[in-house]
Amino acid sequence: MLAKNNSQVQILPMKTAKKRNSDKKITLVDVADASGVSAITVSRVINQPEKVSESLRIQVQKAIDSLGYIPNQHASSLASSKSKVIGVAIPSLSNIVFNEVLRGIYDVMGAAGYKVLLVDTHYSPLEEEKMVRTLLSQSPEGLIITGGDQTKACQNFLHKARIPIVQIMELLADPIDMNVGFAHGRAGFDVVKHLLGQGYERIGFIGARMDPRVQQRMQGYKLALEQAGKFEKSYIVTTPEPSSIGVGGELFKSLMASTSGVVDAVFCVNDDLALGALFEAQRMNIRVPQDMAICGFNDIEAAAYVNPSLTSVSAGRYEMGVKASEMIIRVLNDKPIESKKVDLGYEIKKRASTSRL
Amino acid sequence: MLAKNNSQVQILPMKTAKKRNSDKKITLVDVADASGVSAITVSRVINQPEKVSESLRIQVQKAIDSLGYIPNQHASSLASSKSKVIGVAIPSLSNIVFNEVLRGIYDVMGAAGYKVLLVDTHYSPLEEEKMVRTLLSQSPEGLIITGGDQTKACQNFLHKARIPIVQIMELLADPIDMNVGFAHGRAGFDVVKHLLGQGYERIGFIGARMDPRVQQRMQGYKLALEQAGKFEKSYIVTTPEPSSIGVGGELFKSLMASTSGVVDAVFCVNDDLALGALFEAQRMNIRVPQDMAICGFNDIEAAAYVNPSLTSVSAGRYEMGVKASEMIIRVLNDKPIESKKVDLGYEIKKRASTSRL
DNA sequence: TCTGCTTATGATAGCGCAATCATTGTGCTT
DNA sequence: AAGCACAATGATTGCGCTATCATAAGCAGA
Repeated sequence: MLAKNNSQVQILPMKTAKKRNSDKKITLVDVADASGVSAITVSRVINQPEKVSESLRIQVQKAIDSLGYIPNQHASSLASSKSKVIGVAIPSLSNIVFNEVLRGIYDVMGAAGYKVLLVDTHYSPLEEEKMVRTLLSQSPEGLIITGGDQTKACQNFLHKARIPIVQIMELLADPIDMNVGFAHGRAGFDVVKHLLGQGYERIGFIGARMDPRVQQRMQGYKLALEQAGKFEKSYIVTTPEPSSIGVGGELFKSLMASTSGVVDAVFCVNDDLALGALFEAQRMNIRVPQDMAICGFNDIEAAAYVNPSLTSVSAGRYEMGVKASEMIIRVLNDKPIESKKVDLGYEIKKRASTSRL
Repeated sequence: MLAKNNSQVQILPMKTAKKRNSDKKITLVDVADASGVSAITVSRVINQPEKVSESLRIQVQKAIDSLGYIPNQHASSLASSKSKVIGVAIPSLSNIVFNEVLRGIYDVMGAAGYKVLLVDTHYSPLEEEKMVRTLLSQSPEGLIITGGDQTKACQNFLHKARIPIVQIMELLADPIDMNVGFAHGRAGFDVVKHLLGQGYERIGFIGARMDPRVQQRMQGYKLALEQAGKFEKSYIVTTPEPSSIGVGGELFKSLMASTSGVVDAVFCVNDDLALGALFEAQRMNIRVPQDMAICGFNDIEAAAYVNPSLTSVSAGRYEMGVKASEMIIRVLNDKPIESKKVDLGYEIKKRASTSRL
C-alpha cells in the first residue's frame, strides 16, 4: 500500500497486469464502454436481443462474456418494476407433502423464467404475516400461499398488493384471489365410508399437528361416523406435535391402550402417522388388515410398497403446484383463466391395509 | 418546521377523502409526507430506529402502519448494496435428503434476517451454472451450493463474486471457499466392513442417480471388498434414474435374477432404494436379515421404524445446513471461523436388517 | 459568553438499470 | 429527387431508497 499519493492515477506495479483489476463490480456501463456502444444497447442485447443488429449483438455479447458481466436484478427491477420473482409461502419445509407441490411450482415457474422466493410460516398465521411482508418487499409478480388462515393485516397487504395470488391446498369459501385445492372434509368422509364398506365397525382417528386441513379431515370422519351411528369420541387421538412415523406409532399404542383394543380400524391424517401405526401394529402382533385396518393420507410412495400396502388418499400435489403456477402465469400474460377456483379432487387408493373382504 | 409553505400545507381536495387513493404504491416519501418528516428519517425508523427520537419514531411508525407501507427491497438493495439474500442451490427438490439440510438453512438464516433464494439444479452442472448466474444477479450476500461439480465458467463467477460461499454435502479437496460435509467414500467403505463383520460374504450394491456422492460411496464399497478379496463386479446394479422405493425394488429383483440369488447382502446408496429392496425381499420371501442383509444410507425416519429396522448411515443433514449458514453469517459479521473445511462425520446405525449375529 | 462536542434531523446525490423519446440511417414509394 | 416509413441506436431521466455530508439544537466546561 505504498504509493497511496492521492487516489486514482497511481501506476500499477507491473505492466503485465493486463487482467482487469477484477475488484469492482462490472456494470452495464462497463460492458458498454468495452464494446463501444451505449448502455441501453447492452440492455437491449440482454432483454430484447431481436431489437439489436446481429453484428452489434455479437460484439456486445463478447464483451459480456469476457468481462463476466452479471446484471444487477435490483437495479433492473427498480427501473422496470418487473422482478421476475414469485413468492411462495408454505407452512413447513419438513412436511414432504409440500415437496411435491414445490416441485410443480419450480418446474413451471423455472421454465417461465421466474425465480421462486420460498418462505416457511411454521403453521403460524403471525409468522405468515411477517413472511408475507418479506415477500411483498421483494415486489413479487405473483404469490402462492397455503390455506386461508391469514391474519386480518395479512389479508390487507395481500389485497393491496394487486398481484395474482393463489391460495393452495384446501378449497376456500372466500379466497383472496385464486384458489386451487381439494375438499379435505369430503375426503375424510369418504375414507370412513370406505372403511365401513369393508366391514370395519369401530373406527379410530389419529391426528397430529392439527392444522386447518387436518381439522377438516377430522370433521369429515366425524360426520360419516355420526351418520352411521358409530361415532365414539374416545376413538380419537390427536397431538399438536408435528406428525412423524414415531408419533404415529405412539398414538396408535395409546389408542389401543385407551380403548382396550376394541378399535378395528384407524384413519390416520397422513401417511407418516399411518406407517407408524402399521409398523407398531406389526410389533404388537396385530394383523393388518384382518384385525385392524389402517388408512393414511397423501399417498406417499411408500404407501404402495410397504407390506401390506397402505390405503391412502391421493391428491395430485404436484399438479396443484403446476396448476397454481400456470394460473399466475396466465394472469400475468393477460390470458383468461377458466375459473378462479379449481377443485383438483382426490382419489382413495384402496390397498391391502383396509381390505378385509 | 413551519415555513415550508411551498409543498406541505396544501389542503386536500376533499376533506372527506381521508382514505388514500390506495392505487399507487406507497413509498418512503409518502410516509414521510404523511408524518411530516423527511424521507431519510423514515428510512432510519425502519433500519436504525435507535437513531431517531422516540416521539418521532412513534409518529412515523403510525404513518407506516396506517398507510400499510412496505419497503421496496430492490431500491434498498440498490442503494445500500445489501440484499439480505442468501442463495442456495440444491440438485433436487424431490430428494428428501435436502429437506433436512434446507430446514437447517432456513432456521438459521431466517433467525438472522436473511431471505433464502432457492434454486434446483437438477443434478446438472450446466443447469447449475445458469442457476448460479440467476442467484448472483440477485446480489446475494452469501451462497450455499451442493458439491464440487461446477463448470469452469461457474467457478469463475463464484470466485469473482467475493462473497462467502459454502459447498455442502461432500468433502472437497479444493473448495471454492468454505466446505461442510462428510466423507461418502469412507462411509461406503465402513458399511461393507460392517457387513463383512456380520458374516455376509457376497455383498451386492444398488445405486440410482449416480451423482458424485453416490459414486464416492460406490468407490468405498469397491475398495473394501477388494481389500477383502471379495469384490465381484456383477454384484453391482445401478441406474441413472432418480432413486425411489419403486426403483429400489426393481433393482433388487434384477440383482437377484442376474446373480441367481447368491448375493447375501446389499448396500443401497440411499434409504429409498433400501426400503424398496426390503419390501421386495419380503414379497419374494427372502428373510431379512437371516438370508439377506440390507443397508441403506441417510437414515431417514422410516429406517428406524420399519420391520425389520433398517441399518443406515446417519449424517447430520440438518446440522450441515445449520453449520453452513452459521459460517456464512460469521464471515458476514467479520467474525473468525474455526476452519474453512468442516467434516461433520457420519455414523452407521446398526439395526436389525444387517444383524445376523 | 464562547468553544467544542454530541445528538437529532435534513438535503443532496447516486446506486444500476430500463422507459421514453429523440436521432440517425436505410430503403422504398411516388 | 423528395417524401416517408421503419429499423437501429443513443441521450436523458427517474425508479425508491440509503450513504454521505451538512445543519441545527442542546449542553458541558471554561
